Amino acid sequence: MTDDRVFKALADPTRRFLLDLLFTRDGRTLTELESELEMSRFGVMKHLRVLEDANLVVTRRSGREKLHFLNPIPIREIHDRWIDKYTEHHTTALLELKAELEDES
Amino acid sequence: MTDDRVFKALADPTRRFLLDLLFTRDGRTLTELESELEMSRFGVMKHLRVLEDANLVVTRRSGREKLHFLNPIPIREIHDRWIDKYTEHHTTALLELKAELEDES
DNA sequence: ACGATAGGTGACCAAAAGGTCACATGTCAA
DNA sequence: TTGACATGTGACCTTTTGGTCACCTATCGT
Repeated sequence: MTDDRVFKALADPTRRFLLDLLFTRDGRTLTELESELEMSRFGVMKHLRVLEDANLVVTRRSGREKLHFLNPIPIREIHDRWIDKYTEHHTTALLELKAELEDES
Repeated sequence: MTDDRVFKALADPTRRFLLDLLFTRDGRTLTELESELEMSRFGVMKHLRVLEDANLVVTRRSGREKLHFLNPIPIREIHDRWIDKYTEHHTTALLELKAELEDES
């Protein structure tokens, strides 16, 4: 599966936090992102590499700095894959599920 | 984070396949799901447990059988959390990202 | 009652993932 | 041109995860 890297990348809370950081303001460098985390530079670098391989983050070199930008497209694709399918299914399983959930609460 | 289990549950391809199976037709038993996978019953059971802990699957006992139902609500919540944020951000970062991506292709 | 069937638990092992460090390259600025 | 800075790589360790198995409980049909 090609989206396997996207799901694996989203599975780690540190990486989701990095995406949140880049959401508020992207174009940040590794050192700037590192300063927001209680982790060594190498740990942050590994996480950014995973995000980049999943295409959730795109980068651009600027001199000795590497700028990181958020790429929401893979998340959109997840949305299109799962949610649309589920909403199409709305009439069959979801109604049964509602009953299930209401029993629990 | 409360959604950590959801992301971790979605990270495994076998579990995503189980969700796909339950999407096409839910209310299936463990043994029925096991027959669709090249894996022991115990492996499938562990995966279903992870999905159930993440609330992506809800279950109901019926005699000696346990029926499994798909619950799309956590995926909707992911959608609401990420995609809406990104679309709000559409005017700032996304336009820069488009330029980035077009450079690469 | 009893064999077959459906599901559950705990120990256990191998593989993958998270994290750090020593070291190394390239770039800026005085 | 030299020292400080920004990033990169590979080895290495620890923890988590994926998977199997021996064994167990509960339920169905006859």
